[in-house]
Amino acid sequence: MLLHSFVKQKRKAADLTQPELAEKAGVGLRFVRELEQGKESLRLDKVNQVLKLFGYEVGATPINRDNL
Amino acid sequence: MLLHSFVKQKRKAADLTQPELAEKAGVGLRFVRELEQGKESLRLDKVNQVLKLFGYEVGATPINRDNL
DNA sequence: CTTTTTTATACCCATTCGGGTATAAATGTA
DNA sequence: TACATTTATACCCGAATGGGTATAAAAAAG
Repeated sequence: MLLHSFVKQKRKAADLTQPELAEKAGVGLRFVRELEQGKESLRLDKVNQVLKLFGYEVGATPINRDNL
Repeated sequence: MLLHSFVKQKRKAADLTQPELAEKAGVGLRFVRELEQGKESLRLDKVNQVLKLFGYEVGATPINRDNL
């Protein structure tokens, strides 16, 4: 599961809008947008702030993971 | 496994020095240092450049992962 | 179709990353 | 101890993130 798809999916599952997620995570709205759009050059700590809301964090995962 | 520990472990397992890893990954030496020291505010794309060398990439992992 | 809600793009700008280099500290070895 | 290798810290600076806001586009609801 790609990171940006993961976030978008979790956000929808929690029935949150992007502004709501941004506020809960303590990041800017623009950041949430760029994250869900798959921007690569984001800061790790900001990504973690978002993932933490869903009980996740950034980690190393094997590359050829099958998309599920 | 924390990200910075993971990188350091993989690098040692590959018998590489920090300068060697930096060159292979196409990032600066300072970046490798800060990564292995657990600096939080690093850029995702740079981290991926390093992880890719070991067949890994950044992804979302459950938080309470037991350290192995 | 109209209205509302949600998402996406553009601008300005302070903050900070990341590279390079130099230097110091630490680790390992003879 | 002395020497070599590896790792860590400090400085300067260009480049890019991220926040905020405003606006436009898209999607959903009526």
